[in-house]
Amino acid sequence: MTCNTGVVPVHHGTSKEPDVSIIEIARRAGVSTATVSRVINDSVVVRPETRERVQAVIAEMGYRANFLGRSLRTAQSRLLLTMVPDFGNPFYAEIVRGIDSVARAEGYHVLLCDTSSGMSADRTYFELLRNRQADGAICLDPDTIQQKLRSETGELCWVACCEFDPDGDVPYVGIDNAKAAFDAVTYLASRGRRRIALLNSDERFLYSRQRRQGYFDALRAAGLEPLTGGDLTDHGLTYDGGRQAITAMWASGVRPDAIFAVSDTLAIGAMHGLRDVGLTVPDDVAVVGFDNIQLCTMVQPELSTVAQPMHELGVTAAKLLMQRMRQPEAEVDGVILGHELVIRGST
Amino acid sequence: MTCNTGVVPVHHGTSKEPDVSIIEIARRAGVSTATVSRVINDSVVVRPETRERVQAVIAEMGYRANFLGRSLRTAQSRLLLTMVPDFGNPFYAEIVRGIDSVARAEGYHVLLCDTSSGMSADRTYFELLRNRQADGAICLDPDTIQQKLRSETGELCWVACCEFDPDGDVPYVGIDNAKAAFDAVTYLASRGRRRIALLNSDERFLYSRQRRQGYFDALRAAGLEPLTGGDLTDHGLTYDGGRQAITAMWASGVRPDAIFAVSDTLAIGAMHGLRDVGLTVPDDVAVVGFDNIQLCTMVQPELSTVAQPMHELGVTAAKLLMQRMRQPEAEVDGVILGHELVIRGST
DNA sequence: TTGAAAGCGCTAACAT
DNA sequence: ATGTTAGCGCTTTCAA
Repeated sequence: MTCNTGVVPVHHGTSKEPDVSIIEIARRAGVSTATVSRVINDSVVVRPETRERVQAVIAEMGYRANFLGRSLRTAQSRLLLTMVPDFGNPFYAEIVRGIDSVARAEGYHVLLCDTSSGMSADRTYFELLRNRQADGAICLDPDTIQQKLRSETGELCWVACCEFDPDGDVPYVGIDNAKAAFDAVTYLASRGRRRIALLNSDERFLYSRQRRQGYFDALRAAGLEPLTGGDLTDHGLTYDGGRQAITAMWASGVRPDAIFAVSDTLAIGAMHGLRDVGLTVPDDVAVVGFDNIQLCTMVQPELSTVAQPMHELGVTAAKLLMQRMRQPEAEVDGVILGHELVIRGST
Repeated sequence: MTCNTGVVPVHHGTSKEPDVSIIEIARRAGVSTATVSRVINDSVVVRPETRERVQAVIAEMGYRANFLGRSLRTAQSRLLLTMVPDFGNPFYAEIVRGIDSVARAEGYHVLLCDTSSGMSADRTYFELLRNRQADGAICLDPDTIQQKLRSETGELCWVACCEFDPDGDVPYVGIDNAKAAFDAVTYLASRGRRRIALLNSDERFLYSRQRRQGYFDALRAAGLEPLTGGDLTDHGLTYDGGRQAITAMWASGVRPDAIFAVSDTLAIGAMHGLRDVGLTVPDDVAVVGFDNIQLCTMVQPELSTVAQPMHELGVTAAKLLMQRMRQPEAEVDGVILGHELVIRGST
């Protein structure tokens, strides 16, 4: 049942209003461009009458300062680059919102780059920084990419968010991934689960390796053996990836009684996969996710998960970057935010 | 179980490499800035030896043309503004990917603006256009905002995507919303459903009104009465909104045997709400969503829906905008893409 | 308090 | 094929 694709003509009006520049405003107000500049930046004190006169002309002409001119002069674009691996993932979307709120409050706009969509998009977008088309960047991309940035960008301003190397020299904000994973797996063990599988994502991500470490640490602490074949890695963070991972796991004869997934999307996919093979959550298999996206409470049973303070991660990253841009030479602290294990019906 | 928030010191290296400009390159290569410009734009023919010499210096110095200077001169930023109501919604995320792919291929970058996040964000971001900090825009925002744009933006370049007024003078791409809704509801009726409720979103959106129209048309065509109290409007497109709408519906005694939701997110929330009140999908109540996001196949039962060609919507919007920017005076056709009713387990 | 003038980095006539 | 030169629109000394 497909509707035909069609084309419908649209008439388009032609209102050619020439861009007025600061010169024109100055002329009409009978002042110099310098004075107009002072007015629009309300920097130095301008005589009230003069100010009003200028403002009147500005209003009348509908004048807007051309950012390009200003940017060139002041050598800043007031644009912030944000590189996310995949903004289809609700987790990243919420972080970006946090970034955006701070940026806007500080008079910046956010240039968003989905680096998942294509090869070497990172390079392309990093050019923006070198070009000074963006004043700074927040990078949520995998460590492999961050390493390139580190080596290529000299004095360019950027900070890492969620994905970071604690021992590197780039300011960062994130959570203690190893500890968080440890907490989740320890909980599963405490509930009597013995064969706990790990559903991991792309190990180009440091967080992925960190969480795996936490997983193994927790197993050891609980006196459990790692499940042979129970350490599955999906290439991404898709629902379908989680689902197929489960299918594969069962096909290969591995039979966990619990699954710890490094993302809610993977976990939700896994729950579906478990249903496919006729198992019940949590009776047959318990599932714990990671992130605490809204969807967690929309699946049946509701998904237990490690909550990350998504919004605050974004907010903090943006603040860190601001700080860094204001004082490039200053030493910047890395920030570790708290996580929380949220228990719902899936465990 | 919360991990403490902590602060970790990070040392930050200081590599102060002064921004080299085109002048410095010219000097070192023993040519004029014009020649350097020619080389980096490989515009006019430059003598191979000269070119090589210049390129050598460029490479050696790690020089990058400053976009700001170029933008000011050429009066274009090669930035595209994309205004989305909510990029937490996977539907929009996929569209943005489509836009991004075209933009990148054409040498543009996408400036993304989530207009849901704050009041009057639209104004703020529209400044970017007036400032010429962006060369054009794609707007997915509600008609109410688009109207403001129409009245305020004179000759600025923008196109509408998904949300559009077929009778307006702004180029657009979208689907036939009324027809799509009609198809979905007609299908439900054909399956013997008699009390079909509408779960609608914010009616500031034209598409929302268009789909409601299609819903009513289909009911009439099927000889069905609109369900009193069965036309629910959620403020947004959240999962929880859909869920609560159902709770409210049942609380008020309305008992549909089918639900048509204008978005998959609402529909998925609704399915959860139905479970809350002890009903089975599709036996007690059939559910149809809209968009066909990936999640549709991750819920139980899988969600029937009206599929929109998300990626192609984004691609087409970007192409439309390109066309518009190249020939601002040309008449641009509105484009209607096809939709498709996808039947799964929820009906 | 205001104006004159230099110049941010680049491109594009125009000249050679 | 290359250089000279004049700005793009703005901010910011420096002088008045």
